[in-house]
Amino acid sequence: MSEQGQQSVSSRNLAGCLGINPSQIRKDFSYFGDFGGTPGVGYNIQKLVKQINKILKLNIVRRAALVGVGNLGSAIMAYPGFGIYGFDIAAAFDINPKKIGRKIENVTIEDVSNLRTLKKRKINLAIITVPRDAAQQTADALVKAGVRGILNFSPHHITVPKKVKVITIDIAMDLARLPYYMPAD
Amino acid sequence: MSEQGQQSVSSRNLAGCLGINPSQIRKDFSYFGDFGGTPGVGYNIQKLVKQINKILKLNIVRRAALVGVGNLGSAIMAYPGFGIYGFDIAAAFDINPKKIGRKIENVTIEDVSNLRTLKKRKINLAIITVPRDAAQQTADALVKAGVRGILNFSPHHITVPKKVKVITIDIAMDLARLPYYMPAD
DNA sequence: CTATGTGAATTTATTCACAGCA
DNA sequence: TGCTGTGAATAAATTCACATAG
Repeated sequence: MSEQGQQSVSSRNLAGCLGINPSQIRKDFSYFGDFGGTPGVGYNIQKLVKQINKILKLNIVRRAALVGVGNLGSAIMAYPGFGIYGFDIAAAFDINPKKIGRKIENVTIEDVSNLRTLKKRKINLAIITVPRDAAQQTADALVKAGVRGILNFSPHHITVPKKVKVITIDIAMDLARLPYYMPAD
Repeated sequence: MSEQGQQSVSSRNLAGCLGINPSQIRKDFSYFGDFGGTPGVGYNIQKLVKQINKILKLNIVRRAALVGVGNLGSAIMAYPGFGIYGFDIAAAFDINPKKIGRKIENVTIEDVSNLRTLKKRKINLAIITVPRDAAQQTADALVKAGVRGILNFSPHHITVPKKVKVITIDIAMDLARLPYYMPAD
């Protein structure tokens, strides 16, 4: 909406986009403080975007590392969607000697042994796209390197200290949720 | 656990894996009927897997189509994780004439105009990995072709008739959830 | 009029607590 | 003893309803 130059939006409007109740929107906003909505009009979109970015701490550029430059990893490196949230995939790592030194999306692939340099480089976010069996040890190395947030794409539960936040995306499991809503055939 | 030949598992055990309360497990199971747990022992893992697959309707092979054979699409085609839930990515479509006819993971890439053949081919699941701007029209074509479930990877809200179930995965937005849990630096 | 912001009411989810079974 | 299965109790999320503001 912001990109389309829209000025304001009501809770009913937003709720419609999400398929939820308008008071849910207003209540959620109220938990975080004053969103400065105008009765009879709605919320100023510019202000809304700023406020939400601030709440989610997306108002600074974050440098992220990606580990595992396979098919999925390459796809993510090339994904254009990260920019709008202020992410910059600034480093890539792999264990395969053939890949090391090659460039992908202007980032040179490094050996995983270099992971420990992340702290110095002020990179504290990571994306794991390694095979299932390597997931936990990759996470361990990342935590040791000072990483505080991990987006995990391997279909494996990862154990980390509780100061570190992990979000796991299991693509196959997401697909597996669909049949439940579908008739048998 | 099943693959590791484990015989049984308790609700406490399962809850530990998920970081939730054991009674949550038991309560959830009870909503779906008798899971035949043995007091003092736990649940038989074989039985559990079967029961859950049945509830989620994962007990038959499902044929899925993928639309948009770019970086992400190719990665998903090559992803080994779908098999265990009984998915078979049986068709791939793209709009780029250069890609059409080429093979990827033993599947020949077809022109998107062929989407309407899906019904005949008994494919009623689809994965959308097209650019943002093409997402809605792709969804429309899929619905017209009889698809009943869509896994949408484009960062765009998709509108479909309510008989069709859509699950959207916005990778950038998932990553965007991490900073909230992290100190500013 | 239209839409916000929020207490109160309602609904839903989670946890407790314990009888009963292997 | 150790765990299931489930009503009862509690906690959390959602929705209602309305006073109030542009």
